[in-house]
Amino acid sequence: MTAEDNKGPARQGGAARRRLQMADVARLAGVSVSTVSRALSGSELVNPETRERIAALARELNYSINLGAKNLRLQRSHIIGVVIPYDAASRQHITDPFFLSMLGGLADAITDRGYDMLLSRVDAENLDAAARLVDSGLAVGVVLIGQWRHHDQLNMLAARKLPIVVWGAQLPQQLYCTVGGDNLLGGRVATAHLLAQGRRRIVFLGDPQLPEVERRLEGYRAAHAAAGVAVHNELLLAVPFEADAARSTIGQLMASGVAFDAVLGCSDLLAITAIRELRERGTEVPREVAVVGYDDMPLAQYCDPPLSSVHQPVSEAGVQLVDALLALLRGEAVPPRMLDVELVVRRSSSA
Amino acid sequence: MTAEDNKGPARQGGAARRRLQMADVARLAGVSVSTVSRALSGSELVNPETRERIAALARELNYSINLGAKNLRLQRSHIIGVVIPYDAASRQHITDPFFLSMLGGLADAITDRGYDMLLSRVDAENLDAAARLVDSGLAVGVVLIGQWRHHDQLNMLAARKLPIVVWGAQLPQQLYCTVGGDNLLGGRVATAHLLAQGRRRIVFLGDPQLPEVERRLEGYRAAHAAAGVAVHNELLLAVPFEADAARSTIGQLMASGVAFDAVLGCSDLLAITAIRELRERGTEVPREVAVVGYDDMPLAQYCDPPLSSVHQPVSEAGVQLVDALLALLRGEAVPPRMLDVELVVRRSSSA
DNA sequence: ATGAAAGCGCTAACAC
DNA sequence: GTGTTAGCGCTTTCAT
Repeated sequence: MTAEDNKGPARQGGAARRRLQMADVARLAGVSVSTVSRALSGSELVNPETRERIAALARELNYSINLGAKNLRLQRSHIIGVVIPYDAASRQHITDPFFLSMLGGLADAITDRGYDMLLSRVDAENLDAAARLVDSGLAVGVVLIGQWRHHDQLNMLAARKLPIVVWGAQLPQQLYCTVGGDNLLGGRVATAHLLAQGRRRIVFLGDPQLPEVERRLEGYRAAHAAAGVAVHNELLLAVPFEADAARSTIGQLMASGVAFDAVLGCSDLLAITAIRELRERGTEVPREVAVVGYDDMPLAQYCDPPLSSVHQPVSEAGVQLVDALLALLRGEAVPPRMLDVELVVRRSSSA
Repeated sequence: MTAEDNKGPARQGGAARRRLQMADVARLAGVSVSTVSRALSGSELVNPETRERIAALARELNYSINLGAKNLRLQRSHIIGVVIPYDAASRQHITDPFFLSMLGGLADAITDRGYDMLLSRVDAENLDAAARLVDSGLAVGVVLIGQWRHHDQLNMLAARKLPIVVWGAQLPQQLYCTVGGDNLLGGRVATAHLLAQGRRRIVFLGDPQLPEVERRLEGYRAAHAAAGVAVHNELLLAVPFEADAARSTIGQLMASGVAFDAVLGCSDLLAITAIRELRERGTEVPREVAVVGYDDMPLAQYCDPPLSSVHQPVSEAGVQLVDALLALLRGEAVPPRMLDVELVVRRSSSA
């Protein structure tokens, strides 16, 4: 091992070894760096034998190409940024299992396509930070999970030509590309199912200020209309995606004496919380109140009673989000995509 | 806007705009690139007025420094790799909520320290891929979640001086740094609690081939010993962290007529699955069988009955893992760290 | 206080 | 088929 010179900026602290570079491999192989470069990228230009010899040497040395240098030269990176906005006030954790699941799906999809995934939490009020990922050349584009109320900000980012795809609902005059579940359908089938069970006073649990929830509420109304059943506004409960809020809201509703015989929660967490609160107050699920959740996380089938829920295709979502982004990067016009959802009926809503 | 030359390699496809660079800012500000560089890094060398003027200009132009170039020059990156090994055979999703939660904690900790987080799924049988992240200069170090049975492989990576920190149990002759919950303690307090409730035949649900589970089992034994209660080997059920496996294993146990009055599951998922299976077969929880889980995920408190569980400090874990890695990078010797766990008693295990 | 120039590790013309 | 060379966009001596 020749460890000749050691000029250049300060090296990384203790645990790090001098990083091998292409020149080292070239020297050891007795060829030039260009040949190594070509060999390692599988170029046809280099003699097959030489290529194999170099590849073997590189492997043996545990050499891997410096991606920073490569990307700088090539003017591109292979990193996709995944951004989950957080509420700066509470600085709270990513807590909803749905987001977390999504992450899993995205990680797989991104890896499969030969990219790496950079996960970034950014202040929801300052989504410009997402643009930084791209402006700095770190990532080629951004997948944003959590449309929330940031439609306008997202539009501004898209206007700046930031390659971005958002998980969420399609909105009028939207400049950015969305991929999302069919919320109208989801809300409708869940509600129709409850109506078909003879339920007539169905609580809707979710904040319709959020575009996705708003669509689900529309589905809820549509199902009522189709069945000729009136919607009761006092059953529309605008709670955020938080267990505590759901709990106290349901509690208040019960205390206030408003009657209801079903609950449609806009997430499994909301639905499960509702079930718990109902039981705590002596109400039987599903006999007295049927409950349907949304997202169909794995836990839905393992809770008690197993929770009926509108299944969102998380893996598929990951794939679609990534593919949409890559298409965007190729300069294609990418229309919003809507993914099929499906009601999975379990015991929480059926006799 | 002068858009002078456009030489150099192919530019990114359609959606991308020509990326602004320091030279542009310099030209617009009427100074040299060195001055811009200095101004943007807050150097004292540059005139405060100039500095502010340049900063304002950069902000206005939405300019951000090209991190690839910067890092290449500086010989370091600000990315921490987070690796979750997957089983190549099943190619399965990250499914356990605990892992996912951990991701949230890590994302926060990494962001707080001014790093970015690169999430990477690698084949569990080929953890060398984790080393690539560092060898390629992409990441400065790796946090690996999922020690599984890969102790030897991890040791090899550490022997290669890869800066790596692993979430898991401390093992003899371990070359790599671990951060983990106090599994011995967790197993002990959970078991002691059940014994204190008068339970005498406690099922242990978890695969002791995994180091963490093995420690928990030791705790289980220790608690028994301390209480002078015999351990029954037929109650030690080596199931992996999968709901289906747990379900069928519990089912078989019940079918086989082996008596038991409590279950200690090594994850909340396992415990919840057990509860469900028990109820399905007409056994009351907690009256006939008390159940305690592990991890204390948010869902534990919202399932029915609320699940007693050994709480793992997920946020704290993220912080400790990252801090350990950074210490490693500074060349410090970092001893394994063990985090306190705490039993949270809920209705699933108390009358 | 500011500028000129070298070079981080790589790829791709362009020579041979 | 292989080597030489010129940058990719930055930071940082070194000069002024």
